[in-house]
Formats: sequence, structure tokens, C-alpha cells
Amino acid sequence: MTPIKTLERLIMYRIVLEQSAAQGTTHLFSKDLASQSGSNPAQVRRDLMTVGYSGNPQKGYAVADLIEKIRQLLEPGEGIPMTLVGTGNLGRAILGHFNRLRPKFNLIAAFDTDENKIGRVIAGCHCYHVNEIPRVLAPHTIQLGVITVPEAHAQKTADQLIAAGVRGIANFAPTPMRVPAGVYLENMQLTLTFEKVAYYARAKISGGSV
Amino acid sequence: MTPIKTLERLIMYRIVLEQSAAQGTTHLFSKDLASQSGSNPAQVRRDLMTVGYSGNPQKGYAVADLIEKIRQLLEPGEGIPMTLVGTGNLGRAILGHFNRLRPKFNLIAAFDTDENKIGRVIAGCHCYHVNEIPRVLAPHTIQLGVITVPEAHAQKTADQLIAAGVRGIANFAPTPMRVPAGVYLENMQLTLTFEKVAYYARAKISGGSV
DNA sequence: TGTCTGATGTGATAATATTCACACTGTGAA
DNA sequence: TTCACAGTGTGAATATTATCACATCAGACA
Repeated sequence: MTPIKTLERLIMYRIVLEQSAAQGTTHLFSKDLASQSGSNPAQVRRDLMTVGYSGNPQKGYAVADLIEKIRQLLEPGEGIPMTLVGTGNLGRAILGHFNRLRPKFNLIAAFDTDENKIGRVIAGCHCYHVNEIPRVLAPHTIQLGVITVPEAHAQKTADQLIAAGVRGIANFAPTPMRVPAGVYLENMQLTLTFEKVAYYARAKISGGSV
Repeated sequence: MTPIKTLERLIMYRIVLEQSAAQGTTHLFSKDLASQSGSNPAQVRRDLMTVGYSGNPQKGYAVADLIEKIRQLLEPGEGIPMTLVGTGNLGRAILGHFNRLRPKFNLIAAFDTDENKIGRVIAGCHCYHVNEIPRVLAPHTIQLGVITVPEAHAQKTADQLIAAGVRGIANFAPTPMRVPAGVYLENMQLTLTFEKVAYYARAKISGGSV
């Protein structure tokens, strides 16, 4: 099991690597990868040990090969089957992003309770009523459920997804939720992020170091 | 300087505490706070040491007092002055959230390049052209700049905000960016989060523990 | 009043994460 | 071919973070 911090950095490295590849770069040194991803060279080398890819002292790391190695770690199968519940502003913004996300995400369905949205295609994704979660998701092994419903419905939605077999949830509702062991939950609290940034910004402004 | 992990949890505790307060709860034990915020009791007590608030072995922690202590750490001044650049889907979703975020955020202005939006009020916030960033932000000490512009403009936008004195940035554009020392940057990569959740979900599905 | 109880605050310990520092390697130049 | 060099891979050291475990405490109760 790759440690969470390492995994986050590897994902970031892949983003950088893909941008480099798009610009025609074939090789990168650890210090390049570090500066572009906000890390440091020693950290990069240490992280790359975990994917089992070796660079070359003269040329650095072969961009294409390294992308493939990281891909194998992140998406050993075909694509990541996912779903989204709550097609409000934020939900639609996220669905829109999926057109840009790496093709290995496989968006199975979106869900909402608004009758005006049921049956329509929103941001390229068919929208069902939440009552249909069990039926629609049954044939799939969903790895990622995104929750963008109002706060009051967040926990119930999570319970429905979990009952339908979803084992990974990203919750954007502004309330922490609880899930049983065996489900991985990421609470995406915008408030939390903003307050954190403001806190450290204040430290910077007042001259402290972080 | 409060460690980053501790700070994140304190923010989460405040969210839980405010929900408890809204339900009329006046006291909570560390184990309650822990279970509702996804932590554990020892961690909660350790974290609360850093804000200098003591509980009572029989009653636990006084909800109102603890909220105030955490508030003093997070917002020692009046409110957190902030701004947002890029009023697309995601930007508007975030602006919308601000109606719900704690009143201590003080949204100064929003910026865009779309002439149709300039001069209008979007989600309760006046929208200026990005060229006006220096003029509009000059009178303020912005602690938080939120970037929700397309990938291609993200770095330039960050540079503009930093030139205008912003020392804390939350970047939602799907590309990592670089900032000079003295600026705190949080790259909010949706891709990163989603891939991370999917990775650990797969571990759960295949029976591994995390 | 004295005793009991269950939660707190915290020193000590363990686990995790990062950084250092250096032997080793593959390539280009002489 | 041999040398020099810049960058890698990694054991060791450091720093950070989380957990344990227990002395202490404030109130309930007899």
C-alpha cells in the first residue's frame, strides 16, 4: 500500500509529466520534476522508488515510461468507474471537468432529485433519480462516488452509495460525514481549505515562516 | 505556528461544534468530537492543547467557549479578506457557497475577462475586469485569492494576485503552479483527489486494509 | 465529608515522513 | 580506453505526527 502522501505526489508528478510530454519533452531530471510539482529532488527520487522505475544519471527519467509506470499503479484495470450525485452548480462544474480529466475515468451515471433533470443528459452524462441508484449501479463496481448534494442530504446519499457497493467517496457537501470501515472517504471541505490558506497567508504577511 | 495537520483538524472540529451548537448541545466529550470529525479522542485532546482550552472531566468541552477559542486562532482580526478570479461554473459555485460559509469571510471582489460579466453582480459579488486587480485590491490586505480560471491563464492570474499583495492562494485550475517563497499555495486538484479516492477504494474492494 | 468514576492533560513512545549525504552509474570528451 | 562529472538510488539521520497510558481532576452519590 503506497503511503497517502507519496500517492498524492505521484499523481502530481503524472500531471507535470503529461504536460511535459505534450510540449515534446522526452526526459526530465528529478530537480525539474520537483520544481514543477512543488516538491524537492530527494523527495522525487524517494517517491519514484515506490513505483519501481529507474532513471538514468545522464538523461534523467524518460517521460513516457514514467507516465506508464505511474498509470499502472493508479489504474491497473480498464478505467475508474465513477458516479456523481447532485447536479447543482458544483456538480455540473465537476462533470464539466471530466471532459478534461484523463480518459481513464469512466463516468457511469449522474443522479439528482430534481424532476426537471431526470432523464436529461447533463454535461455529457445521463441523469437518473436517486431512487434508481441501486438499479443503475448494480452492474458496476464503482470506485468513486462524488457527492455534491445539499448538506442536509449528504449523509443519506453516502449511505445509499455505500449500500450500492461504492467503496470510495469524495464529499463536497459542507458537513463532515461518517462512513463504516471498508469505505474510503475524502471530505472536500472548501471552508477548511480556505481557512487554512488564510491562516498561513496571515503568517506570511506578518513575517513568520511556515 | 500551529502544525498544518492540527490546523486542519481544528477547522473540522469547529464545523462539528457549530452544528452541535445549532442543535442546542452545550457540551461535548473528546470522543464525541472525534467520532463526528473522523478523528480519535487522544488526537482531539492533543489538538485542543494547542488552542489552550481546557475541558472538564465530567462535562467535557463547553461548545460555545471552544468555538470562540478556535475562532481566535483562525480569525484574530475582523474577517478574512478574500477575492476570486474566474466566474465560470466552478467560480460561481464557490461564490454561492460563500453565502453559507462562516460570516468571517469578507469577499472583496470577483474578477473575470468576459465583458458580459464585468460590472455585474455575480452570486452577491461585484465583478471587475482582471486588469483592475491592482486598483481594486490595493486598499485591502487580501489573505485568500481563489483561482478558478482556465488552465492556460492560471499562472498569469497567480502572478497578478501576488503582485497585488495576495499571500495565500487556492488554485482550482487543473495545473500545478509555482509561487515565490512567502506565498502560501494550495493546489486544489480535483483529478488528484479523485484518483486518490479511487486508489484506496480499490484497495478496500480487493480486501486490503488502509 | 469521603469515596468512586470516568474523562481530561500530557510525558513518553511509536509510527510515519522528509531530508541528508554519499557510493554508484552511464555517458560524453579527450 | 580512461577520466571526469552530474545525477541517481538509498541507508542513515532527522523531523514531524499520532498514539499510548496514566496521574490528575471535578463532580455525583452515599
